[in-house]
Amino acid sequence: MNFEPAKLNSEQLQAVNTLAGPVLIIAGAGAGKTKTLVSRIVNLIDHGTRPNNILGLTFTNKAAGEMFSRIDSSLREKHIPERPWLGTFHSLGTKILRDNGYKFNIADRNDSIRYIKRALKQAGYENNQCDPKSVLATISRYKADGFSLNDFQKAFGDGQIKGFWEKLMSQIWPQYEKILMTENNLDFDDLLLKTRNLLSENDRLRKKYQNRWSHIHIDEYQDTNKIQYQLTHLLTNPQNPNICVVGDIDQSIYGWRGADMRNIIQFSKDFPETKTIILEKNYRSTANILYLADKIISVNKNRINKINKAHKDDGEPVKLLSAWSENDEAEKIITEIKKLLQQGLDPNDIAILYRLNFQSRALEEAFLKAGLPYKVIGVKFFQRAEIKDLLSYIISALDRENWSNLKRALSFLPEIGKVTIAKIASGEVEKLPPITQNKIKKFYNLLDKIEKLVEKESPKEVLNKVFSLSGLADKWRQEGEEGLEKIANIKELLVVASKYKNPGEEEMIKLLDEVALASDQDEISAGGVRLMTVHASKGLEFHSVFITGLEEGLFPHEYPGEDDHDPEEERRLFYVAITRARENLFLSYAQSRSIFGRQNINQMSIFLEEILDDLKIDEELDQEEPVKEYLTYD
DNA sequence: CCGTATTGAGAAAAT
DNA sequence: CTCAATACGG
Ligand SMILES: Nc1ncnc2c1ncn2[C@@H]1O[C@H](COP(=O)(O)OP(=O)(O)OP(=O)(O)O)[C@@H](O)[C@H]1O
Repeated sequence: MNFEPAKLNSEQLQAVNTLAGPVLIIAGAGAGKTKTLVSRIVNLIDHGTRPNNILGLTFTNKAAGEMFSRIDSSLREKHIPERPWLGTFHSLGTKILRDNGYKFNIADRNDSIRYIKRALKQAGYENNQCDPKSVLATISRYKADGFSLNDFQKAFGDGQIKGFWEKLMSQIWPQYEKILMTENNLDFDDLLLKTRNLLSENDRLRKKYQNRWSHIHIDEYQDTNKIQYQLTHLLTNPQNPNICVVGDIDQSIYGWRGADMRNIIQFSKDFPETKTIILEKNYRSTANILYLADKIISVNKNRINKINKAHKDDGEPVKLLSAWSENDEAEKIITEIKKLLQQGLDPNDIAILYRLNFQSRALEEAFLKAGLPYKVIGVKFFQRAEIKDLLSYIISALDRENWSNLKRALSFLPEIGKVTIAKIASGEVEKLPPITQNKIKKFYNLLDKIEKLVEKESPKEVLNKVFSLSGLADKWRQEGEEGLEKIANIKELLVVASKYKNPGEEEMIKLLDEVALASDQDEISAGGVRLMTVHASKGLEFHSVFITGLEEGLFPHEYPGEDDHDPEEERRLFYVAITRARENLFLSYAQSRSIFGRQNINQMSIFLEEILDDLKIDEELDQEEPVKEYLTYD
């Protein structure tokens, strides 16, 4: 992509050339919001703003990385050494806390779930009596809404607690926080909450950061939640608010995580000087694709109508693939992909989107069977057991009180299990048999050695050496197929680690933070057609896109129970999915789909029903038959 | 302590 | 069906 101002249209240029004050950029999908944001940052620097004073917040670290590389290449040409700081709110929180002396490890979702399970057990709840995922989601939601445990306890003090959930929360949340504390962990939400507390309580520090980042940019502002909103306002200098946010309320798809599109709707009230710029020309998708996108999103009531005019021609018709089953669906998709590849299309420029992660399975099987390259995005690569196994040695070496990681590493020693580890933790090593004591001593010698290695060598070298020193390399080498996959994944980790060049604990912690905060594995190795959820596709674009599983109950997805959700969000999600495509769009559904090994019969999605007349049906692809006759399945 | 068998509950999007 | 948690025996 090219970011020369000459290539921008006049509205985009207006945004790029508004160098001071609050700026709000609004546009439908594919109108060049992100491109405009990048150009604006470069333009600010061209006009004398120091890169050091520029902050850019994005939705994923991958998006930040892409933005960074575009800005980087522009600055490189101009021989400017400084760089703006780009990242997610979470990585910003991590940075601010670390810069101010906080020492912690980041608990990822799996860690949090484990802690919740432990807390439930400690509070005397039987297994399966309540779902740990829901408990964590509730706590997380409170935190996203800006409530710390303290705030919660103030609001629900003695006598205030009524329902089952509130009672449960009042027992489990404090316990969960206690566990986080003893493990020296912050969870994802804490990274924002603690930063907010720090900045709101400490005037000097707040002013320092307002000064440091005098020019703030936020992408995907429609999907910010309350705590992010609060952070935005703490970081912005109220006397001189140079803040530029971009977004599209039709693409607000994280309401379930506390995102609130009122943040963007009220931006110009929050900052009365706001200059609002609306981009109406779409450069990404063909007119056919945009026509459908508009037809779908227009049904929503809670929105502000806007123009999204195609710059491209009509292009190919949008095609419907109807299938008997999920396997049939996958095969039909493979057939279409083969055609596209024959035309010379880059497989990396094709995406298959689905509503729920489990749908990737049937697709993967079809890809394997067909021998076509593919890549599932969003399988939490860095949360794999083998990655955590290796890192547990490093974390243990750097923090000898970190018992969850010590346990993990210790349990690789033969004949050492739960009971022995509990004795070590309670300082009763002398009571163990001499052979065991010896093993433990060796283990701690290894940790000492790792600690020294960290000081002397780059993270990558350290990881590589620990891989063999720990015995994990040998162990997995003997485990056949599965072991080899683990080893391959460790190699991928080493690739990521290699971008940290310097020895030392600080550099190692940066790597550990990245591993905890990384959103997906996209940057690791290339390789084939992209399979991902619609949520994960936010902000991306592909030449050809398949949207799968368009069945009632699945997309739009219905989940029993939930009452406070926004009924229009599923439609926005479908709108996001459609607008990922530049040239070709395929929509598919299966009449039957197995769930828990059971066949379920499904109706076609309401979304498909609404646009059937505009689609080209699969078997008819090569003929010009009228579409209608074909529409009588049931 | 550890490997294996059994059971039973589970599949919602993700920084 | 799949995977995590438990039970059991060597
Ligand atoms: N003025 C322009 N001329 C030509 N192409 C453009 C122009 N502006 C943007 N584009 C192209 O349009 C596509 C969409 O741009 P971009 O990703 O910035 O849009 P966006 O509004 O951020 O989309 P989304 O809302 O989906 O995140 C990109 O391929 C970009 O290069």
